[in-house]
Amino acid sequence: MSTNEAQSPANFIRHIIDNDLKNHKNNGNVVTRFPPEPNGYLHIGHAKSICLNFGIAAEYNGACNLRFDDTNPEKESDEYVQAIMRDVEWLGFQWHELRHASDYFEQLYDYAVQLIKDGKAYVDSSTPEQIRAYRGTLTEPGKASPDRSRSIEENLDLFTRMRAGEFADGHYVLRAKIDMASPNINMRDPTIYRIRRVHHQRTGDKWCIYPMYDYTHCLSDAIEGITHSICTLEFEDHRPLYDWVLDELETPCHPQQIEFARLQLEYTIVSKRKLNQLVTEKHVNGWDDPRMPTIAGLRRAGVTPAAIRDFCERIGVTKKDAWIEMAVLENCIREDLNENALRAMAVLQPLRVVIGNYPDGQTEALEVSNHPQRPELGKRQTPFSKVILIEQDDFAENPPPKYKRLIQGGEVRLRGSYVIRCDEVVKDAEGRIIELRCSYDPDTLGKNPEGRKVKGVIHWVSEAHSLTAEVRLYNRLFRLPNPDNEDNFLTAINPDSLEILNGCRVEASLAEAAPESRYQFERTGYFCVDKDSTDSKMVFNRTVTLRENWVKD
RNA sequence: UGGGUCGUCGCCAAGCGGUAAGGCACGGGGUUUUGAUCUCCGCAUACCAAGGUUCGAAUCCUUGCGACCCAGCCA
Repeated sequence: MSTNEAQSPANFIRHIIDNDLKNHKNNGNVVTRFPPEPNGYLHIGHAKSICLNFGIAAEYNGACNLRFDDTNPEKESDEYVQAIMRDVEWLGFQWHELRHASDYFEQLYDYAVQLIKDGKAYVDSSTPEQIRAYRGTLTEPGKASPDRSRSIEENLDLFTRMRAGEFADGHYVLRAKIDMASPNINMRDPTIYRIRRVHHQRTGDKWCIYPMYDYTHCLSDAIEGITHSICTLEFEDHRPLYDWVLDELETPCHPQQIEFARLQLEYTIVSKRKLNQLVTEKHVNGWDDPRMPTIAGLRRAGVTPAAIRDFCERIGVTKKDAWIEMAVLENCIREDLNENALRAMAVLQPLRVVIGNYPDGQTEALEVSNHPQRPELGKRQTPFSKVILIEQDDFAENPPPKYKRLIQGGEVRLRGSYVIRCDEVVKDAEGRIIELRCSYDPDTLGKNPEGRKVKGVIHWVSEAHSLTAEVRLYNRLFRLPNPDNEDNFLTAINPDSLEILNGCRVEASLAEAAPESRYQFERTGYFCVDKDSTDSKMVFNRTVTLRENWVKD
């Protein structure tokens, strides 16, 4: 990880930990965990949690485990497990230990038996509908299930037989016996085990009963010696249950659950269910589509791990519902890429320029800097010849006010090269501009012309020396800041989220660029070599455009 | 109309009784062979509201108002 990242800013969780340390709580240890369920790919919201948990562990000389919360085999798979590990590592973090909630199934079962023996849990034969009906409502207390008074002996027998597979799926559940009248619905005898004959990606068919999240999570934390169990706000109401389980059982320790507000980023969604829908219904091209807010998508788009970490640091950690503007993320991406991406020239929509007074057949190897602010990054040779290609946008027949690029009869600087003047515009039968006839000033290489100012600088490539490329211009996936506000979030999809440009021409030095290499195409944005790139056709993804501070008309 | 939580600049966010940090965004100046970068300057007499305590309140108290979460055998 980069060493020059500034110390993380203060937040309420650090205050809690500082205070715990001051009071010698947990013997001065700080142990956290990042506990994803392997039912989808990690997204930018997870990145916030990852940076928080791993960041705190690192800062306090503690440890952070990666623990898969794999208690619902119906939705989980090894593909997700692998993807999650890959993404966490790519983000730049190393877990202390790799754990799975399923590692604890046997212990969890024993704890459940203990709860039953203590009269704190019972086997219920109610149907889901009955359980719901008996649960009461937000304003009315619930009622006891007829099975609530079942004897300990019978509960023990039934639970043993649940595990042994004697009953059909859903026939019984194990419930914690807490308080059906609690104002907190989570305390109204929550289900802690259900019967499900589903193959588990790790334990196979060993189990036909699976523990529920609330029961599993706190015990897993305790087993691992977690000191600070950091989760998102929606689990705040579950904390009394978290504490109840640990108070009722003899566990190695009693971790402290701390809740923070999950990330809400404008123009994106971070619901795994909806992300999954985008993939399966093919609104995007897979979990790693560059428009996806997944770690894999951001990576494929060309975003760096450092930019994501920086972003997570800048947005802060609080308990307040906050909406982060996309500009914050984009700023982090640009800041990193501006500093570290090599510069190159690429013409996305080529316009042919013939330089009449340049010698036929001549080629000059012009030396240009790989990074104007960082000479240590070296220089490269860029071939210049009689026929070059410039951006169609960089010539205007009827220029708007303050236009700084090429116009008829006007001059412009070719970046790293000569100043040219446009002498003639060539059009086809339909009146479309197909070529420009220009002349160059041989005395302007590396110096300004005398007696006149050339206001614009444009990029270019030599027609004969450039490579053909496909460039994928990605824009935000949604046209609305909060797609979740819509009845159907799919209606908020931006129809112009991807524009594929073929026939783009990039400078020859890019030929060896490997997938995931990032460049700034000067004056157009940051781009990344896509994994679809081949020797015969390179493919680039636009990560983000350059800022445009000037007022466009 | 039950319970939990939150409310400091357009968006984030420090602040923890001693007189409003910082970032993003925005506006303006300078440098520049990227209209990029860089750089300089500006940007809350004000902290949801109203009372109160205090020499002093964003910070403490009271009462309101507003927002978010919870009734899966999901996590």
